[in-house]
Amino acid sequence: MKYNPSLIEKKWQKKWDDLNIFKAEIDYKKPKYYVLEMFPYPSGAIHMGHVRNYTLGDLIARYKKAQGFNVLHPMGWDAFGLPAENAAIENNTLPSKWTYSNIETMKNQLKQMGLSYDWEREFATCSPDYYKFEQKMFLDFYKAGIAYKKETLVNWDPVEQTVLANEQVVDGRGWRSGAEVEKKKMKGWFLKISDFAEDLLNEIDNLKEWPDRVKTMQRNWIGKSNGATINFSINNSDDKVEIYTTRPDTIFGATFIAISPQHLLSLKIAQKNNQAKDFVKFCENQSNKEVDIEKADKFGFETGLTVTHPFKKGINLKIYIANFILMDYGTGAIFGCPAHDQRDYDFANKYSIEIIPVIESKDNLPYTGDGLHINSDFLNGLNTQEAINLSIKKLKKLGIGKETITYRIRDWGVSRQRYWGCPIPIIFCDNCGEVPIPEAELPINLPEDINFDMKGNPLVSHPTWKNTKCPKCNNNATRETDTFDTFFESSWYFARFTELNPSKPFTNEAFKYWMPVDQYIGGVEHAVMHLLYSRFFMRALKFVKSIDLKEPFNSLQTQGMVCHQTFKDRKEKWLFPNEVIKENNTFFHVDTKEKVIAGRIEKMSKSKKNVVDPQQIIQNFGADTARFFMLSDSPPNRDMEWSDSGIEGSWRFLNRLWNFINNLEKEKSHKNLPINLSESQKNLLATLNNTVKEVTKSIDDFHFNIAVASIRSLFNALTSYEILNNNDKSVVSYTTKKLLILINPMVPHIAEELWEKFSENKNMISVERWPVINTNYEETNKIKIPVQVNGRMRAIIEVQTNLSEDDLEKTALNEKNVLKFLNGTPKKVIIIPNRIVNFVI
RNA sequence: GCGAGCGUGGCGGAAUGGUAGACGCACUGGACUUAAAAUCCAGAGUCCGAUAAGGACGUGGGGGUUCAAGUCCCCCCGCUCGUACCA
Repeated sequence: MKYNPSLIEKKWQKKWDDLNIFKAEIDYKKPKYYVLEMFPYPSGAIHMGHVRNYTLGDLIARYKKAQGFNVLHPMGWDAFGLPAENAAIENNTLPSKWTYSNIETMKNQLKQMGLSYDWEREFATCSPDYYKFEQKMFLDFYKAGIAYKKETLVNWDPVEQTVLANEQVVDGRGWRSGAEVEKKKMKGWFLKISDFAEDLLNEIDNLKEWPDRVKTMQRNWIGKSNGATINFSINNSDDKVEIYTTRPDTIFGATFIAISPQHLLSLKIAQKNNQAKDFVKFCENQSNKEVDIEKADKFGFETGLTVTHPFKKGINLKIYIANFILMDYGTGAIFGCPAHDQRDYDFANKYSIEIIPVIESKDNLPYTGDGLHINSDFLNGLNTQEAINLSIKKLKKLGIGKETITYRIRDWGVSRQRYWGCPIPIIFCDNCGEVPIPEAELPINLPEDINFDMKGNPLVSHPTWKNTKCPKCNNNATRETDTFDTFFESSWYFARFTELNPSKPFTNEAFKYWMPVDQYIGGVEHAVMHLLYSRFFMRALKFVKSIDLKEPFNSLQTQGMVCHQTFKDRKEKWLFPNEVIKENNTFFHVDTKEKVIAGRIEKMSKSKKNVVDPQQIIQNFGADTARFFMLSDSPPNRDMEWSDSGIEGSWRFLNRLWNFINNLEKEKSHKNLPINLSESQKNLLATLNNTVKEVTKSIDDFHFNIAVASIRSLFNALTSYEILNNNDKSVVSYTTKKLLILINPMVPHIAEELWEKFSENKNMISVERWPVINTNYEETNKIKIPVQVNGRMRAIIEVQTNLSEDDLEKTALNEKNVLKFLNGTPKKVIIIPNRIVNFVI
């Protein structure tokens, strides 16, 4: 009988469904394990990135189940977002219709992969049943003072009359309209993540099972810095300007003051001075992306105002408005010390500002390192830290400065001027101002009768939706038309999965039992924002006494991207991989037979057409082959390259496994291991034991490719084993069954089918227990040890384990090749028992 | 620009500071076949050597620490992710 994946995969998917074996229920008798993969945005169809992510998660879920854990493994849909509105505009449909139809397609595709989800817990975040809870949360935050409104600058498309996301601004123009993007001041809702910055930073140390690189990125994102604020009085004015610096020690090198275009002082100046006004306007209309700001040419506007240097009598510093000073960081104003800061240096050179070195160095300016201070009066001769301390002390004494801690992290702007998101439950009343909607009136649902023909946000142009009565005074009032950032939904969805109750976001019992997520898996692109917002959200919920947990994710693993070679034809048009055929290392177009230009291997993306459709792969090879290749190729945290030959290799392996066991089946029913084992039987069991150890360890370490390699080795040992008698049969049959259990989390359908054929056990393999390491079958007690001369390998000796240093040396000195290179007595002998012998001459 | 990561045969990748290249893919030779595919067996980093023994070189480039460096340190190059309204 031939291996027919489509047949057996459907069969087992149905069985798992019918018996509901992946349903998760609270069971205090078992340790719980919550495995979660980042839920997808329903963009239309699953892609290889999803296949990879969900295969990794499924392996863990099935593995932990086999180890006796009570596993929760849910799936849902991150269903609000911009693409649904774009699709609505392009295809003249509704965002909800488009989204739910995508969900249906993608759910079908996920089902075909044989993933062990508890589908009863599925939800889409765009459903009022989900987002109604967010409205309550937001009101709690609002009442607790964590949510507030403030003015920001947004990208405004004057043609579409709509706010654009950064992504929708291409080279300063709207992506659809092509109109030059303007900046518009708008009020929006913010959450005070900055209040929690210190705790978010400190607790990173306790995230023991997070990758270091993610923790480093979060630390840097929060960006705590110790510095000082200094108040400068403006000459001939009552105004002051407060600056922030991390280097108060360089105060004697200060030669100018720079303030942000959004600084109050800038705005004040702009009111009176048209040139200043133009400059501020010019700065505002620049991109507000961090990359662009940092890379942009530096411009300044000389305000004509000056301040006096606090320690240099009679020295005045000019105040500039500068485009590279961010209002959101520190105080929105700095003193410029060009000798010791790159940006200040560039700025000073451009505007011919004096450059005074105050730290001794042989390097070229600007020098940003440590050193002894010069030209600095009372700071002379001190190093940086000493000078920082003393300068702050002196500033305090003068009453114009103090040490100040600042954070780079900014409050989270959650307002979006969009339709397809969760409505923000606030009402604006002429009499009462902003009024939170009473909880009894929740949820505020999105209207379905909208159209995108009108410009801007359909909630604004909707004829009736925003009109309402004020809950306080009952006068006519209007609703908030902004909706939440979609990070809002993904900041707590993992908690919602623990709960089946439709009337509560989560309950004490279920939340306490299942949370935190034991293993979270997703793309590294979420290393900072999504994960930090989620960590913040837990704290915010704790702050309003909704839950009692700070850290949502105990262990985190991030996966790399799925890549594929790119192809172009002679007209520079991108080609799909299945339009290309390879012959003698040259690529040709399948139809035209023209030569094809093979480009770089890049992340799979629709725009470059270097995509392989998972659906096609599942149809051609089955889900198990796709899963097996995903796991065998690269370690999860690295990028992987999808290759046709790789998938075929996996296909062949599963076929070999299938054929091997089908042939064995004829001679089955050798249940028990023989009491006395032959040498070769012992060896096979030792290999098995070693494989169990290695597979277990590499799954725990998230090195699934090594687990696969190890299983392949065991399979090689199994197929090359010569069966001479019934005892051999028993040992082979025993080993085969263990192999099936080991491979089951990777390729569950074929494992179930072969288990059913081969094992006398009536249970499904999905409920079998993971093999235990049996120390009776340890590997032989002989080991090979390399012998080096001057660190270069010259021989390998095979010796008993734990041989003494003396005996090791003697054995090593019996080697001809060692003696040849030794040529006399060595100066020194380094022996690490069971590891290495090295003669130094 | 800034922050983080990655770089090992023809390819994907293995390797607690201790035998570099496990396990695969592709390739080559052989068996089976009328033939092909599939399957099975064998070989294989590069160069010198005889197809052996053995040796030299070799983990992006340059330098350093060490008895010993893919691994640790410094500098450089290339690529990837993030950069706050894409998700």
